[in-house]
Amino acid sequence: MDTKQRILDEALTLFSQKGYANVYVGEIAQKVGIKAPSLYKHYKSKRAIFDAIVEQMSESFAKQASALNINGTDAEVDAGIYKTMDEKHLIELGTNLFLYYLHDDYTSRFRKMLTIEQFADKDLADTYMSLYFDKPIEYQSQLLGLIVKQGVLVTDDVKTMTLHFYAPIYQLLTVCDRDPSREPEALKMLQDHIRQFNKLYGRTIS
Amino acid sequence: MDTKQRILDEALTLFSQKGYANVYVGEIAQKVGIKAPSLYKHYKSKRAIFDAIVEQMSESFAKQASALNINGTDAEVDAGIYKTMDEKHLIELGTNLFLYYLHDDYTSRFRKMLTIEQFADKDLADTYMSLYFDKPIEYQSQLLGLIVKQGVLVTDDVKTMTLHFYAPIYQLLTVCDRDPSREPEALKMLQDHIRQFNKLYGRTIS
DNA sequence: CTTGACGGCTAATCCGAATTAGCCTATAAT
DNA sequence: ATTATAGGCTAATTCGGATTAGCCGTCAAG
Repeated sequence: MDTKQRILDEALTLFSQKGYANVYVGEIAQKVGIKAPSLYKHYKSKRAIFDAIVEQMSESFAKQASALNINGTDAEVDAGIYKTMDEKHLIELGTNLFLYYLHDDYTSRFRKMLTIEQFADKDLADTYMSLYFDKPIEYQSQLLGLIVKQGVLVTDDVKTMTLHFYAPIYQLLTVCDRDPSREPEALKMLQDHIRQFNKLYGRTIS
Repeated sequence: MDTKQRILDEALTLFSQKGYANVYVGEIAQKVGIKAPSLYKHYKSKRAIFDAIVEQMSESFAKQASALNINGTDAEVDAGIYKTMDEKHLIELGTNLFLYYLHDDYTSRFRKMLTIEQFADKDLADTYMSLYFDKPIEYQSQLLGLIVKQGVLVTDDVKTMTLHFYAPIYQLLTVCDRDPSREPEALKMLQDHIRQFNKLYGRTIS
């Protein structure tokens, strides 16, 4: 990774831990292994570093999203998968999703940074909501909708069902973001959540 | 309200909008109607203002909590209320809770401030989680537990059920915090949520 | 081989925001 | 009546952190 990229990387780490205003450019430089003024050979200001992070992340998310949309069509083909979706599979799916979001270096640092900075900047707030509320709800709604079509889960309100699935997962995620030592507890709660979700919406009930 | 208190009040407003680091003492002073140096007749530093806010809020929450605990016992007496708890009542209860949290001046500003500042300070993170995760879950768990005892709702896992009730509400709250214009949409989703929650856990199903 | 861009460094500079100094008025207590 | 205190003001002061200036070595292209 070249210096220019490493600056973004270290800066993202620091911003996510302490917030933009509490990070000194000298600190970023030190982590990269250079002196503060040298940063300016790569970015014209501290703010430019922040903006570059946001832009790069947005690109990366957009790429991911369009990849998902491409699969969106053959998701219908893949829907067969969900015909056999039992509780164990559902838990596995949810846990993996959760752990990915929690531990994936980029997404987790970016999420924390946005959490801190969103209130300073309306654009960031919009980005935050899109990434962590609207898009996930929409995507998972599609997915769960398929499973409902398969008759594995039953509801007449897929959107609310999706909220029921996603909101607890996201909340547990924020718990771990704030206090990583609570991860085991959160994982336990996550699994209980999915188990109960499955029971509540499962074919057998209604 | 005397000047000393007004400083806390205006500072809280500003901190909740822009975050501690982005607020200048002169700004606080201006809102109060005095000049920046005069602030120092009341608090010895900017940080001291912040700390005073946190302390006062913590006290206020503690008071509220102990009041709830006192009622905790006669909650069992009041449990009769929940025998007749139907969907309409449940929605009303949830909506009121939601609107209170959303609009109550102090709690909403404080919540936003904590959201921003929690990562800079472990103590704040703990405060945040206690106030917006552990305590609400615990309290609502008690409440829902009573309703389960009455046989109005049915589950063998009250804690997860509480998460199912609370997490969506909290998530919708954060949506409105970030973008007040989405309040109507959020209220609609809130009501759908409670309706569906009631259907899922209601006596009639199992 | 020499030149220019790249990326690093040290030593200023700049600047803004927190804080302090020191003064003034009003009011309340002795 | 005097005086102390509270609480306000203007004018410094301080200070730390972002940024700029200007220098230097390296290395690839001509």
